[in-house]
Amino acid sequence: MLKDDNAAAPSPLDVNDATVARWQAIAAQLRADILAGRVAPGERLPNETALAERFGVNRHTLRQAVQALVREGHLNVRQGCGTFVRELVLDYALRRRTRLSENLARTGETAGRELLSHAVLPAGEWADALKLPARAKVVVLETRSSVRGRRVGLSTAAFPCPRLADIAAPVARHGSITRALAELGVADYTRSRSVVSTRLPTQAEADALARPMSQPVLVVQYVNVDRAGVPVETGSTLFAADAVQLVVEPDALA
Amino acid sequence: MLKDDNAAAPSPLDVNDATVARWQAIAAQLRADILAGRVAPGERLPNETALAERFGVNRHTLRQAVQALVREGHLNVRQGCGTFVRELVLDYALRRRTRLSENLARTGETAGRELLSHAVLPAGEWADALKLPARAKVVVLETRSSVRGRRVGLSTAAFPCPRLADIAAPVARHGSITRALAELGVADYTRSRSVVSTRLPTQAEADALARPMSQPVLVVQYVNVDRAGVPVETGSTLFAADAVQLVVEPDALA
DNA sequence: TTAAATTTGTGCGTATGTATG
DNA sequence: ACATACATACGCACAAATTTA
Repeated sequence: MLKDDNAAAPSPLDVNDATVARWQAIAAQLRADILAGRVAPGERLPNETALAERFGVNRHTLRQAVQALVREGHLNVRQGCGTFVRELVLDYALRRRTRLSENLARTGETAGRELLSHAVLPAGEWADALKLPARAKVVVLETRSSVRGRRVGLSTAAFPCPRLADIAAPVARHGSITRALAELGVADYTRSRSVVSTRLPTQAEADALARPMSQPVLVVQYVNVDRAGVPVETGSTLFAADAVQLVVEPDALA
Repeated sequence: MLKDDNAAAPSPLDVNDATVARWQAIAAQLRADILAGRVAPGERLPNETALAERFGVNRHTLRQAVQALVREGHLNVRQGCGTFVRELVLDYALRRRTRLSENLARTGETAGRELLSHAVLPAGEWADALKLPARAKVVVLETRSSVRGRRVGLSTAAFPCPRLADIAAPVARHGSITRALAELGVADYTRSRSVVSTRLPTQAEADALARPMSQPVLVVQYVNVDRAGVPVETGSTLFAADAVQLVVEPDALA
């Protein structure tokens, strides 16, 4: 094993851990940098020679790490041009049946939904959209959606309380609103309205999305209703604008 | 029931109507004041304590009303700073028939469209959307839309050249794309696709919209097709996000 | 249009460590 | 102990693609 002359490396990962191959450690570090947003999507990495030198390995070794990340979908390599952090542009279709998982399935991606917090609160600002009396109760969930390990969405969703009081658990279990609603008897639901705006995120929001505060987010405020037209969910989702764009097309005739 | 000591209020709504929550009645009155221009856009409201006293309610009740208006986009609240009337909120509906003028007519506003520049260029980046060969020609118009004297939108639109080569003049004359197209034989057209994203504007764009560079804009890339499904226009519109929000609802069944 | 510079892709040879039989 | 096979790693050289001047 070579002497470590690369002790100043900023990553917490040890590039010279003997239990894994060096190219694997390098891949892990580059992957962590990408997922944490330390290198921006679309950004070009230093060339292979420079990267190999920085990690203190031969260019072949570095290339193995890069190839692994290409296979994982994190990097794009163009001969003669450079190595780029792959842009993650999800086309999020706003239509009657708006589902995160369906939107991603179309692109061959898989989504994860993480429950950050839940609480029971007075309907307050959500009462109108849910057609509830102002002092009814709602369950409010904060969730974060990730694709390919990248945080892409941050949602605050409110559900009417007597009917869907127990939604937090199934959401946490399935990582899916659709499946959680199905478990509580809402077999199907449709998007009745979406309102799109944009603004700069707060510090907390930027942190939660692993994005800089200077990058604007898309804000989608929405209402979902069941087959009978009764509101079952309202809320707003913040989308990282470098990862998601919204697509609006006329619904296919059913 | 409290005696109404606020009889001078111009609103027709009774703040003490028992059929709705008090905060809803207060929200309705504030909304009416804003829509009627009795409080100017950008103006700061009295602080919450003063407002609560004026309506004869607890500050918590008043805050519910304010929150509702924030959610509707009529107010902006900045902690430690005050509550402000939002500059202008246009609900711009994205649907099959997407027309600037129709969108504004719904809100009682009237739009103006200003032709900033026009040129004949190779189809290039617009070729795909217009289904043209790459070296066909297109007419590219830069236009600016204003409402109530406020600049709200900045568009770059491309039209296929043999068919719509002379579109610049009627656009300048009518201040309307719809009427210009009609004059050239395109009696009707529909929006086949809209893609929504956001970013910070360039200096030139910010200047053209009379907005600071720090305020993000909504970017809508679109394709319009005639009744036969042939593309007649593609382009992108930048909306000042403090003035416009996009609304997506299922099209009414025709 | 051409040419130079930059960057990734590929091939060869060599060497080391590990698992297998 | 030895031979074999495989994965890993280093060094050099040149080919191919792309960008830039």
